[in-house]
Amino acid sequence: MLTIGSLAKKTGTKVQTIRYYEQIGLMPEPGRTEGGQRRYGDDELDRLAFIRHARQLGFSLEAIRELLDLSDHPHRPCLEADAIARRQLKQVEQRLARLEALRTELQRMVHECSGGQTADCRVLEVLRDHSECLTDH
Amino acid sequence: MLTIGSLAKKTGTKVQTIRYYEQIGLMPEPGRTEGGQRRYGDDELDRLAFIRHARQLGFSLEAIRELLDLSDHPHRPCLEADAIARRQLKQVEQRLARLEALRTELQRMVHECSGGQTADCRVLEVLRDHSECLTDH
DNA sequence: TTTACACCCTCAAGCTACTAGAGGTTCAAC
DNA sequence: GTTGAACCTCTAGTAGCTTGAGGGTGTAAA
Repeated sequence: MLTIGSLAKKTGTKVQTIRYYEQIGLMPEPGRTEGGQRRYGDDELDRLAFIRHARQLGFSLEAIRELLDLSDHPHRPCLEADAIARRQLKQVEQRLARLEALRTELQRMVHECSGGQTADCRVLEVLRDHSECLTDH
Repeated sequence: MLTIGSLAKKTGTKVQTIRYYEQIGLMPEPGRTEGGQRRYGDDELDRLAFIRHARQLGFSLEAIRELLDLSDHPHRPCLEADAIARRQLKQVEQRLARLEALRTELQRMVHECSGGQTADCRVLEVLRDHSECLTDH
């Protein structure tokens, strides 16, 4: 049996975050000691690890809720889980494209900085005038 | 003189967002008509364009506040603006690296989906077991 | 057995950067 | 003068937590 603190440590989660997940119904209400402290078993550890991993992969809590629901029904077709992952992949690819454009622009800004006065600063100048940008954003 | 609506249109901002920027002190309090409606001039247009552009490049409102402050003092050395931009570039590069790892993992999950039952679903399996991951995250 | 203290509890508010809605007023054109 | 789009303020909601106040619990050493 794990305290909330050791569950937190094992999964790299903050204690408050676990309580938050319980509050929004993503984690079940665990057993309690006589004094009212939460105690967790292996099922809860697995569930939390799943949630944290999915969060690291950028899934929203809503998507994770769906995925957990699917994983509770092992005989349903897996098309839905696949669709959620594909949606996530698409979003990641879009974010990547945007970030790459930003990187280009920021690199240009930084490389052209003369180190002089702010009046001549390329960083501020580029921000002032969108037309100087080479990429779409 | 621009109404808040036309300022919004010109800068691709929502009306409420402009009022929000005013509320947090990022935009100045503009002049008003007798009836109490906001009216904007070119200075405000430039300032808002600057803000929106910086937001598109991923700068936080706090960073933008600093940048605006610098641009109000054209004779200070521009090292600070440069530092803010470098910080931003670094963050963007970190986010890019993370997202690239996620893309790899998601692609693998999606490609390996057999289309069968959720019990055999690779998507859920990978989420369940971090050790299957090929990348760090 | 007592005491120390790390850990736990609840509840409420705060964070970023907006967005949405209710309920009412103003402006400009016809 | 009337219409109707656009404006006003104020409040609350969004995601995904984090922080803080004010207090209770659990366990190990003295």
